[in-house]
Amino acid sequence: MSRKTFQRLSLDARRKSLMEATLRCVARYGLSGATVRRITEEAGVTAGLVRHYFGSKDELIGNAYAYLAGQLTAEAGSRAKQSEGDPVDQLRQFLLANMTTPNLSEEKVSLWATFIGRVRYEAAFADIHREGYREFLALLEALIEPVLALHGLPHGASACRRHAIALNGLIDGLWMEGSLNSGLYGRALLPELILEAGERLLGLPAGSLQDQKKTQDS
Amino acid sequence: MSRKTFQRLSLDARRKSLMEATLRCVARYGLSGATVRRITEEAGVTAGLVRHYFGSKDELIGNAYAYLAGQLTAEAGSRAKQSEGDPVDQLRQFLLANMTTPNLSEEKVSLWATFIGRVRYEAAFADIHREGYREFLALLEALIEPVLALHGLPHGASACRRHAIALNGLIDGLWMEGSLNSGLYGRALLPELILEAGERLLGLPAGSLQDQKKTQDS
DNA sequence: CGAGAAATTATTCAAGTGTATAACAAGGTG
DNA sequence: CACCTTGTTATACACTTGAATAATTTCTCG
Repeated sequence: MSRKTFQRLSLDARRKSLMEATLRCVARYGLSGATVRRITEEAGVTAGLVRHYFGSKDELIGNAYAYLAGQLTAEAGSRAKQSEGDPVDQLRQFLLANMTTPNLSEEKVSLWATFIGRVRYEAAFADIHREGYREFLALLEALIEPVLALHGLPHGASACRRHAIALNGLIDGLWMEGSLNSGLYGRALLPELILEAGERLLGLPAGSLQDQKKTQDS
Repeated sequence: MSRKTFQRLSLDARRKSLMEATLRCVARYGLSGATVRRITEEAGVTAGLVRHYFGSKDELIGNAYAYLAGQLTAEAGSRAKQSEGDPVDQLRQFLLANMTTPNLSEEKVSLWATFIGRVRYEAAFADIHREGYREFLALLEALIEPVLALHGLPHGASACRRHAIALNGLIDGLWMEGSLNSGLYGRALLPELILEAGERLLGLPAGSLQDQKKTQDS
């Protein structure tokens, strides 16, 4: 009747491991089905650790949600920043990042939807969502502005904001439906679709986002 | 120690009442928190009735999801059909229906997201979702085609389909973000935004969807 | 290498879960 | 108005849940 042998992990490593196990469980079993026992089994530890590291299950789940939201914007943002200098290519990379792996993932979409469903009624989730949404929108606005300017289009604050709201809607919608409905149309369609639609939405000359070559001004 | 007095309801009425109570509970408490006891208390009956009318809790929740999905497309579809004859106005009404009450509702968005989050992992939900999505997409395609034709734009099956996918993404995204983020921008913005964005997405002449007057061809 | 602090496990508990079964009462039918 | 079907309530049960507590093991630091 020996006890389970175990290994002490650093605070950050254990917390991360628990949050990731939480996300896997929430995706597979839903918020309800993600019980403390399942989560900790998935992480290879016993249930007591949740209390030790997060105080309560709710706290753990809240942290896991924030962790996911951060991952999503960080991935898209970093891909945009990678192509430095060219504003058009930055916007292109940002859009593409949301229509390809790792962000385009059925598990991530499921998680995201599950949490979004609680935003309205649970204050903790609402805060996390608002923060993430504001960040995403600001990033998108900043990417749009120089592109509009480059093409001689109106690029005042209010115009940029409107475009950002619409484009964000398009991204979210395509991202979600695209991940879930891979049966109805190949998901290879999504990258070209978002570039074409983004172009039209912003009123850019046809091909300016789609064509790989450097921006060709009119 | 008298028993609770009760009233016998018709099969349809009781089923509907139970499904609506289910939706209210799922919205407020999540799929996990929507327990049989809470649902039946909300409906003003006792827990045994779930077994009697639906066999099991899962069955009840599945039916409630299908009921919700039906409501959403029916509302938008019927609003489109109301303005008979003019294809442009039909499309306009369809878009507007998704950006105004009763479809634009935080509760409905929460419900929708909650269910969507389970689609990937629960076969019953997947079937309901796929069916609803296909229906919505087909409806949108049918509305788009004559509008494109009217403006002398390419309106082959594949073009219509691409447009429908993108437009559906935009609708879903705006619908969801718009309902949840009413703090960041007034939701009065959404109707005009969807008309303007829809216009651009389809390549229609500016103002053809937004202006109330009858379609002014170029 | 030994002791003390802290991480981890093991056990326990009360509250709540879905569902099965039995008792009851409402309302149509004769 | 009495009967009988069945919609509805009431009760019971086995099981799971999140959390609290106590017992142990691991690792660090002197």
